[in-house]
Amino acid sequence: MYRIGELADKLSVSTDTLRYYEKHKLLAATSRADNGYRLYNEEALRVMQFIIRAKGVGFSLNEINDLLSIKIDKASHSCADVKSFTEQKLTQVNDKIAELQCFKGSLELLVAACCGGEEEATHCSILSALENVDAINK
Amino acid sequence: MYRIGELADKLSVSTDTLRYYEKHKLLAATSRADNGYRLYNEEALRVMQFIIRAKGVGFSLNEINDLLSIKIDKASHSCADVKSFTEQKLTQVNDKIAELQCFKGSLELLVAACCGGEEEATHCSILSALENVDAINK
DNA sequence: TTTGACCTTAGAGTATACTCCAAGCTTTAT
DNA sequence: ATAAAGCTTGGAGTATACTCTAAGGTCAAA
Repeated sequence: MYRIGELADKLSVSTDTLRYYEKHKLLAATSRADNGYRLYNEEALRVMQFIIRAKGVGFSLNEINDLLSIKIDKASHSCADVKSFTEQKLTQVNDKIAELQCFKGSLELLVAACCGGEEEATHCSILSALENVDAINK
Repeated sequence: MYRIGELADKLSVSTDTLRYYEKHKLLAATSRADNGYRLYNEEALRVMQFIIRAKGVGFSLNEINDLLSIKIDKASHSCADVKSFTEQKLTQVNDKIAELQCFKGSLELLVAACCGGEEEATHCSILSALENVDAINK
């Protein structure tokens, strides 16, 4: 059994993070010692590792909560459910990439059009573009 | 002169957004009517348009605040300053894209490896991967 | 024993960008 | 005149994922 600091160290997370996850129903302590300290068993360690891996591929904590619900009761869910869930996440990620690519394109145009010299920003093409409609929205 | 609702309608933003921007020093009302109502002139409209355009290329409100400081006092800043600022933003965007591409890669692997059938999630390769180290981090 | 590390709780704070609530005054249209 | 829309303020809430604060109990090492 681990105390909270021990588990936190083992996983390179903070004790506050563990308490936060407990508050948000992601991971409960396995039990409490007589003095009120949280105690976590090996299964709790494995759940935390699951959470960390899921975060590592981009799932939010809320999404991870959903995945944990599936994990706990695999018999009630299908492979299709999990795949669909993951595909939705993938779509979100793709959408966000697309948005950022759009920003990137605009920013690159701005940067490319700017002389970047030491003269006053009075005639800065980037500022001008943000001030007027033409240079960006086209 | 516009009242807050008129400016908000003209720009398709909410009155709350305008008050929020005032509170955060992005845009002050030009003046106040005798009844305390905010009044905005054409310059305020142009500043809001600047803000909206800057948001449209990915700058955060804090970053836009910095750009507005430059805009107000162009003589104290160079084209190089603005270009550098924009390049930094571009770098952030690129970094975020890279992170998301990494997530995308992992998620695609997960999705590709999953049979997606109606059988119970008991043997779901996605869940297994999140439960174990091997399938993702390789 | 003393001190410092460890742990508890409740709640507030941070960052970001809004949005909502409550109470009350003003303006507009019927 | 009345009702509804418009506006004010202060402050709290939402979403997301932590992090910090304050007060106080527990444990381990010197």
